[in-house]
Amino acid sequence: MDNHAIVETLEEIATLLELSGENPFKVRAYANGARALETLTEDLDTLIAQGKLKGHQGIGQGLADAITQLRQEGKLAFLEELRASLPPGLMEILKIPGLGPKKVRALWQLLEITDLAKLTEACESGRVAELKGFGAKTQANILDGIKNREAYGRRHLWIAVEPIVTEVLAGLRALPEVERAEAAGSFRRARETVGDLDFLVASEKPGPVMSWFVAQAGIQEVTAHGETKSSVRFTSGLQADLRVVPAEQFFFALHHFTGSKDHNVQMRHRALGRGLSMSEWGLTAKDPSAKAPGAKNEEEVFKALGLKWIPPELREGQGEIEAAEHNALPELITYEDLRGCFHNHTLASDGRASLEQMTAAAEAMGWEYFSIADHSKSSAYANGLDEVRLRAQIKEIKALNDSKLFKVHVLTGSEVDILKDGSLDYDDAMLAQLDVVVASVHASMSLDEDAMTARIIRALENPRVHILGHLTGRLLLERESYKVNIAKVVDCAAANGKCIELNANPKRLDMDWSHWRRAAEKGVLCAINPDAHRTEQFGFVRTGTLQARKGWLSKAQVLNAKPLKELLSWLRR
DNA sequence: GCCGTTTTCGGCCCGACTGTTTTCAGTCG
Ligand SMILES: Nc1nc2c(ncn2[C@H]2C[C@H](O)[C@@H](COP(=O)(O)OP(=O)(O)OP(=O)(O)O)O2)c(=O)[nH]1
Ligand SMILES: [Mg+2]
Ligand SMILES: [Mg+2]
Ligand SMILES: [Zn+2]
Repeated sequence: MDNHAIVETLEEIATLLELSGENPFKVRAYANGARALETLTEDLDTLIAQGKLKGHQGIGQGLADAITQLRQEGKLAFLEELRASLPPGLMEILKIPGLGPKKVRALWQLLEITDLAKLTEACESGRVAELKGFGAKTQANILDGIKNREAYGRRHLWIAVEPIVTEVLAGLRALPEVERAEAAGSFRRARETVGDLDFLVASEKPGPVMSWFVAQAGIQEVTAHGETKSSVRFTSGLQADLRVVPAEQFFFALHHFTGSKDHNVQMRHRALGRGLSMSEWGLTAKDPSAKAPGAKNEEEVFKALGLKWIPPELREGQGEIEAAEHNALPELITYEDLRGCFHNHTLASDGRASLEQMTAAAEAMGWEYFSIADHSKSSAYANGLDEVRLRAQIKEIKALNDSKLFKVHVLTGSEVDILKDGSLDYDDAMLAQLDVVVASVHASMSLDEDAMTARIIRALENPRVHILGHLTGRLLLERESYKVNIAKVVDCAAANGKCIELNANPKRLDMDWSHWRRAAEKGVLCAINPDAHRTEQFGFVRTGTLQARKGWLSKAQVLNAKPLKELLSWLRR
């Protein structure tokens, strides 16, 4: 089993245990184990061989054994038993909003409901409403949840919700009762996709603020409307939460509502160790005679627990609290640090703008340089360039630079295809004429993990290659990553002094943030590349930079933050 | 099942909201 499959299996075990009424802490141990494994960036086989699996936070002897067995044999005896003891359809029922393990179990045991079809039937015949703890409303909500389960479960691209966030914030801030309003949750942490929008407001009068919120245009349904919290669902299916708190509690609430959940749990654990209890309302001392600290800004929330302020992008519960404790947080890259970018297309392949138009746009971005990387000949679907056309483009770029029409320096290059066997689509003599060589996989994406890893490593070992393009081939919410051992590719990049791309196309955003901390520690450089096919797509690097920040990257670790002179000497070394 | 500058046993984050209930369990965030 590969990593991803093992993560899913551990999650399945957690769910099955939950459904069978197991100790909730044991359930959580499996769920935590899945998270721990998901965030391991080391190669799993290496960890198993070295006996280093146990010892990672959340992985003890039991989980280490289970993971090892899943990796090596692909099955677990107790999981088979667990699966056999529960109808598989319960997993789908559990996904309906409002139905948790207790209710699903009751439906199963009392009404013999084992799948969505039977559940629908029972609701329509009114039998569900008769159960203890259920009622007419619950029954109607279940039917609604079944009908809309696609829409309710969908996530959304960060970039797609950004304009909506801006609009809602502007609306909130325009209300006279609102003292402050911020977006929190996964949006503030800059996750590449968000499950919902989370807004926080400081106000002494929650009533009118929430009334405005639930009456916005485009709202299909109000799913909660309490004293401090409301939830709505827009017709698009996007959901949004609003929490209103008094100004004194704003920064504790902002911290809470920003999350992540794992980060919050770790912070609360830390508070407990210091004799304090932490919630969205602040810190309270367990000893009532002791004074509980307040907070005038977010820095003071962290300070109260002996920590430096942690940028929201890092709050994923992956070591940021430990780093903040030791004053070892990185100085994160900013958009302003960027001096250019690589990997841009023109009319010559599948871009929509000419070389001159792209150059003018790059100049307008205030950049010192940028590089062209049109497709190579095997990508015929994208009008990839053969050697003759590529040589002509090189000449064209030299002429453009010589003309001094623009101040921005145009670098020649290619996004050369990594062919099925790991060879490249141009020979070394051709590649040697280019300033910047980006190598990417565009075809034969269904190789098995070993073959794909070997293929990419072979390409990366070519001394002419500077940057590895969109490493996983994923298209967020559309297409899974192809199978590849990222840890091994990163190690190869480190050993060969290569740069890996952080493709800033909002649907790609790979190599993804979770791998960058380890990669950069090993010395791999990052290129935040727009993969622009139109002039306005240079702007992608802004969100790409947020992902680089999530990956703990600082200016020195980003190739396109280097001044041109340094860049050229790195490219030509 | 995990874990230990309180602990190797006995804890495990903590609060809002709904729908059901007649005082709160379950679910969610
Ligand atoms: N302490 C604590 N905080 C939580 C818990 N669940 C959620 N939160 C906080 C942290 C979250 O970032 C915030 C908003 O919850 P969401 O469910 O919207 O999660 P988030 O926005 O992080 O991810 P999303 O993209 O919406 O799935 O509320 C929890 O179980 N405990
Ligand atoms: Mg959210
Ligand atoms: Mg939310
Ligand atoms: Zn590409």
